[in-house]
Amino acid sequence: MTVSKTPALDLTKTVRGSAPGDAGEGDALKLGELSELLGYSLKRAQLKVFDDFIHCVAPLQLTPAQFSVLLLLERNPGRNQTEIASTLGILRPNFVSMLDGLESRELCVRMRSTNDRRSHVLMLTDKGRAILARAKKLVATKHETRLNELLGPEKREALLGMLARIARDF
Amino acid sequence: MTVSKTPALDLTKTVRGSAPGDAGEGDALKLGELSELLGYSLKRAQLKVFDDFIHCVAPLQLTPAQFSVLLLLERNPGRNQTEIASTLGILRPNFVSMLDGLESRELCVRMRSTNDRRSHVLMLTDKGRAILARAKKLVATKHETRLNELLGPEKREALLGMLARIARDF
DNA sequence: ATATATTTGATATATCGTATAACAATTATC
DNA sequence: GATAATTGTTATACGATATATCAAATATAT
Repeated sequence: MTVSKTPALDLTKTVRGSAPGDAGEGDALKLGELSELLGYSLKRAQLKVFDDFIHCVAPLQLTPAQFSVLLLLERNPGRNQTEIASTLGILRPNFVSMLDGLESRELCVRMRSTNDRRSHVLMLTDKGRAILARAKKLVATKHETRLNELLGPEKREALLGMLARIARDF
Repeated sequence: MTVSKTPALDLTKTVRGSAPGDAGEGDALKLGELSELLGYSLKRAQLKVFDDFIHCVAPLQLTPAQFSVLLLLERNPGRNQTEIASTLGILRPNFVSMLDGLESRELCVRMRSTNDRRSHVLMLTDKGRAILARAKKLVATKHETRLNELLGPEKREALLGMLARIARDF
């Protein structure tokens, strides 16, 4: 209803392949104001970066989320599931199956806390530490290196700062 | 297995609340190298930005994805579903239900093309144009304004450029 | 000390975004 | 004119995300 702008007229090939002086209506679509939408570029960039991350760390079969868990466990040993999950923005129910996966691969362990027997103390295993070390190398040499080649170290750092700023204060 | 690092010892409260000279093991977890991971900050920032977008444009009930479709339809009238979807990185099967939603709200219409009777020519309705105009205003005055307050116009533009660069060339 | 409330990990479940395969109708190619 | 390719669609599956609920354990209040 009320389509306006040349109502009952098919514009497909008629208008598109027509007047060449009409501001170049080539074949590629115009993003227009979409290019100025931060959220749009943000998401597309995030997908690309995650994609590259997964590709770089593929030999270790670690997703970005799993990698972040291992990193956090290494830096904060002895914390419980609630603490780790909430720090990463993961809901506790969803963190259970995630831990199941990591623990079944013997990358980390849950140990009932003696202080509070409700909670599970989380620790990396030696195997987990080893895999994490290898993952860090892959990320550093393959993943982050590519970023530096694209942006340069200073711009890369500036980008990181702004993103952290948004994630924190927005 | 092989947990190492103080094997059979519960570190929960024992170690945590202990030595105050031990480099401040407060209560907050340390992100550590996570702060240097671009993908991590990228995703958290993206979630925040999307969240704010949804909040700002809530009176119009438009998701970021729907907004991007309307924007693209406005700038590129008369295109078919495959073209619009692929430009936005949406798979054609998933775009069907998305269009169903927009069309049922009479924000756009599908018209069988007379040139190629397989394809649907997509057009914004007047109602769709009106909603889009209001959405743009909300995004500009509420959403993007907040970004400018947080980063400043020049840094905001620099950020946008780097993200677009990553989305394109990475 | 006992009753009540809170916390923790877990299960079940629902929703959404995303991915692939397959189909009928139509068009393009050989 | 036979075969291949494209378009929109359906069905379906998987993962990420969200809420409600539960038993066990702990904390709090009376």
